[in-house]
Amino acid sequence: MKRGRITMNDVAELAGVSTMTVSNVINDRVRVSPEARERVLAAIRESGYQINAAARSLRSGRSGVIGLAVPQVGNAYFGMFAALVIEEAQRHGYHVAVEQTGAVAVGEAAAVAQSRRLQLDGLILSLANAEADAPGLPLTDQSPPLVVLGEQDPAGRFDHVTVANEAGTAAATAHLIDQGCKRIAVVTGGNLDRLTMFTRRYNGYRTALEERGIRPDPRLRFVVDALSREGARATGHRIADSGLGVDGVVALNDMVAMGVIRGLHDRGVSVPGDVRVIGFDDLPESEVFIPSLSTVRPDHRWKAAKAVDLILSRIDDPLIPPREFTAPFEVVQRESTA
Amino acid sequence: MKRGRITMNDVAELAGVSTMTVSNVINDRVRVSPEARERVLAAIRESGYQINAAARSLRSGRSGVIGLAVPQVGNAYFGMFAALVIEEAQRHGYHVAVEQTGAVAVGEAAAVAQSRRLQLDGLILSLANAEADAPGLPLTDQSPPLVVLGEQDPAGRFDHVTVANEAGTAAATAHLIDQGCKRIAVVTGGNLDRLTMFTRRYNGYRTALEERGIRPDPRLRFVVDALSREGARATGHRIADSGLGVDGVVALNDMVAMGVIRGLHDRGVSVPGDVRVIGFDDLPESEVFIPSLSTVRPDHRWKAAKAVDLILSRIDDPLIPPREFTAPFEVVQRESTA
DNA sequence: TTGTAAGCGTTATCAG
DNA sequence: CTGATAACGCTTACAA
Repeated sequence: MKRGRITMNDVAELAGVSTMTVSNVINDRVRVSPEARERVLAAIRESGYQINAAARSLRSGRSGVIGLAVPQVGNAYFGMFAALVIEEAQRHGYHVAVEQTGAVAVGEAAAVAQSRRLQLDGLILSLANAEADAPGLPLTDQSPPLVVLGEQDPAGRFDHVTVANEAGTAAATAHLIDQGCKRIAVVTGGNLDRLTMFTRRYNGYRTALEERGIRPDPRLRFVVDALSREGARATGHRIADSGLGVDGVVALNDMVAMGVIRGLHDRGVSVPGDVRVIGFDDLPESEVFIPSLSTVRPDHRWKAAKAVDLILSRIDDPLIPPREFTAPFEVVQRESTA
Repeated sequence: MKRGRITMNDVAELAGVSTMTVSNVINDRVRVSPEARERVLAAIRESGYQINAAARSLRSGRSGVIGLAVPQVGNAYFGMFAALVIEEAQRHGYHVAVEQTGAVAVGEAAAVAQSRRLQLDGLILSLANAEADAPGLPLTDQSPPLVVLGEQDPAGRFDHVTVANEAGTAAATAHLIDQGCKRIAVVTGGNLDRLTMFTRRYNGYRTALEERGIRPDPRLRFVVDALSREGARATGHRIADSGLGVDGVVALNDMVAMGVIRGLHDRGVSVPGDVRVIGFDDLPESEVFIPSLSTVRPDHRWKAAKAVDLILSRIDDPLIPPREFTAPFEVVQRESTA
């Protein structure tokens, strides 16, 4: 066994062929004679050769890696989604580099810059910052193809995959009305000035109420301070203590819904007995939660697969005009709205 | 604005210096005169130059990226842990590439091979396969420094960070005994033949019972089939239906504990009224679960920081002998064992 | 302090 | 079908 790094040259020497033949075998590029191919493969096995990704990437301009930038992999939703993207990319022979943006504009910009530095072949970027004065993304003609997830693609300049935020939340709200709820609160996130996921879901709630002839009561809009389980729990307390006679809650997502249920529980308010609650996302834990959580379930795998497909097709042809897709969803009824 | 990729050469030309001066400014290597430095920085800003990571990595042999290989980023525990590692690495100027092993030996081997291909500067590998005939890792003298997490470092050849699986589970079991439980079941994972996390935690349970003079009853050992929430829920059903008079459950982790509680709930068994349940990990969701989950909380951030420190110190000096660390833990009492 | 020259390991190109 | 040659963009080593 040779000491030091084993290169393609070493393999070539071992196999008694030229470096290019080794390269051709590895990349299955041009036709190589069966004998030569066999000798090369044997030499690779024998030497334990591994291709050097840096050299390949430098020369070819391609890395075989696509980036996925999400706010937080520790968040159940994004962790699950990342796993799906990794699977889908793998199916096409690509690796995935996961970045965290922290849901702030500078993080999102950094992910774009990083994608260029690392020679990523594409970037799936989950946009989530709610900053009013967020600067644009630092895109150049060197940036790899971009697929945007989330609500913040105002200009429609990129491929875009989203979920039916308005329709989904409207369906969730309608479901509560069908269950007999009269005083339906909504729990949303911060800033509703910009077109964020929060805004869209809030709009879906309003739309559903209005369609049923219910006048939205602004006092029934609760804003969760910190977008965390504990923040949502505190919101549950505020709902229980509000004296507004709330008998239904539309939560902006499952994590918040569970926090709210917990907060209500802390105050002796039972779900679904006293208040019915519905979420959005259908996290893995939602089915096991007590009470199991009714929710809007977007087809997460569809979304992941579509994002990967869009990236790959744009790698093939960077000039196709931007496309937009919305993942299908269904309302899942469980105990929390029984 | 120049078309095509902007290289260090372009920046040098723009600044009226040599390429090396640009490189020296970027890497803050040798002393550069203030004027030259300023001109270079201006040229970088003006041109939007981004260093090419592939070229740097090819030449220097370093990528500035460390790998983190975990079974599944969609798993709440590993998602949370990945977020911590990314933060800690960032603090030291490193990026993190996340790989998934699927908790199988081939996946773990692939992560090691990949770390070499990608020129990663180090690899944090969470070993979790329970396969009896798992082959060794494909390590060569080209492999980057390795830090192993989990229980499966039989030879003690690598830096190793673990949690106090035995002591933690023993403390959890002792806590149930202190709460008055007499018939304490344990819910563990598959294969107990090898020294896995499952085995260690199971041993901690036995140790605690024996220390308190309780003879372990083999019928009280429940194996969760699929290591999933649904598998754990089914195990809850089996416990409720067993007729063994179980009044306490030590679950191998929080995800399983919550599934078991849900399964007991399905059968009308109340927690903690009829059965007390304790988990392991202290997931973010455990505090909001109803009932809130008592658990063993290892110091996850400590573990992440230690893993990163070990990698970095070994990058500095590959020759230091393997070191082993165990994260501190505490038992957190909540409603599920009240 | 700055610049010149060489080469890291791979692949595109083109000649055999 | 195979091989020689020249880059890809950067940093190491050394010279000025």
